[in-house]
Amino acid sequence: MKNMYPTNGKVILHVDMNSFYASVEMAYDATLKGKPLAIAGNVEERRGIIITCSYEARRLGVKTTMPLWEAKRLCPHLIIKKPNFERYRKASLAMFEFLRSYTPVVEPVSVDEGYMDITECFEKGSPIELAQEIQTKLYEQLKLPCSIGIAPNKFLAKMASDMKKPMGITILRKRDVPHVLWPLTVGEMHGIGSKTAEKLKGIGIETIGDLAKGNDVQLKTLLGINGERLLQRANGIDNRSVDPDSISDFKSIGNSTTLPQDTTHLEEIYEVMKRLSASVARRIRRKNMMTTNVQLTIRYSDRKTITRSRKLNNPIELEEDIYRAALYLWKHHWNEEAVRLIGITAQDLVEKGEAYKQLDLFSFEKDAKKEPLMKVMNELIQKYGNDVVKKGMSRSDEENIGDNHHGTSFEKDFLSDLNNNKNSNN
DNA sequence: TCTGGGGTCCTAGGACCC
DNA sequence: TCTGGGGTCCTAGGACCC
Repeated sequence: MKNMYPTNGKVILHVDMNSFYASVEMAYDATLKGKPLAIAGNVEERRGIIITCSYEARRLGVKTTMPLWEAKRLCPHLIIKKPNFERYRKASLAMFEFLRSYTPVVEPVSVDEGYMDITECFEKGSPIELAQEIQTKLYEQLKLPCSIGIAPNKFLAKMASDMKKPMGITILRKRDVPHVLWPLTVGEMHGIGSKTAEKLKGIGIETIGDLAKGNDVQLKTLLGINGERLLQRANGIDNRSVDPDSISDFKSIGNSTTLPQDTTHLEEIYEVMKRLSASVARRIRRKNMMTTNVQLTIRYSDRKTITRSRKLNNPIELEEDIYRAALYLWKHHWNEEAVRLIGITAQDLVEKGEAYKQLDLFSFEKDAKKEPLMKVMNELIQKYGNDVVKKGMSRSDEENIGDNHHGTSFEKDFLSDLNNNKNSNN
């Protein structure tokens, strides 16, 4: 009897949505189906680029990150839409909710891809049957196409899902690695970009096979800890587990924007910084977090980009506080040349409940110019709320679970959106 | 008259402490 | 009388990914 499932080890799926933003738009508006469609940012301005595009557009040579004018030249009939991130977020929630109906061990990697550990799902069918069902149902129910990789670990599953697009299913076993992976160039390997590919070429490594047979000491000197890791991966080894919680612990939240024109005009720059501060503040508060480190990014006309950050004594969350920190960095580090892009990022995020524990009363007192402690405490209460300061607690996390989402499932939410849109479209 | 915006992880140097 | 070694924190930049 042939046994399709491994008797030991894991079975990991990598589910990768095909041209996600374009597919969501097609789900909302069926008339777009089968047409060359591109989602592009800054459509009005000359700096617009393609964020993603349908396979019909790709066949005509349109590619992600291509400047809009170039795409139009290649494909005069290209349909161009501005991104609607609210829609994509809803579709993404619906998609992951569907995946979790198979197993709780689902790890979102980005809005449009994730890993599933289906090792414990044998009773629901063989891995390939499961993958087929997931793919079919995602397409029938949510109208969203995907490719799926099936493998004994994350790296191989990721490489596998990339091999057949759109709507492909690919199995990649350990024993397939030499004849399937090794002939590929190192640049095609997940985790290797142009810089690393160049470095590897310098020591005579061009294919994944070359890398797999590489010298570990040499690779480590060339690439640091990453060298060791890539050597393992090239041999099909990857021990990372699928971690459903990895997405929930955010490390940073930031916003940046390329200005309509490069400028040295301070009023304009300050306006942009205020807008970015407001957006970052809103986003960290929505996650019930505070920040203890603010980073300012400045890109100049020649695209040279600097980042300057500042560790804070106390956690902050208000727009004014973030703006003030960014302004401080701006005043100390701007070289007075014309600016192309401004970004503000909140780093070193802490949960609001935990934030109180990190409040440094001594430095706060210092900040407050040695004012009496009671006054400082009152300020704290004003700033962070009575319950936060007195109990060291914020509103319970449960209150915020599934924000904007009144008891219905994400899937229903997304589908009812699709229907409403249909009615209003025609 | 090219190259957006959102992230993560790693490295390396300097300050500072013991 | 010239000088070790370990550790942490902070900052800046780079590589990579979607």
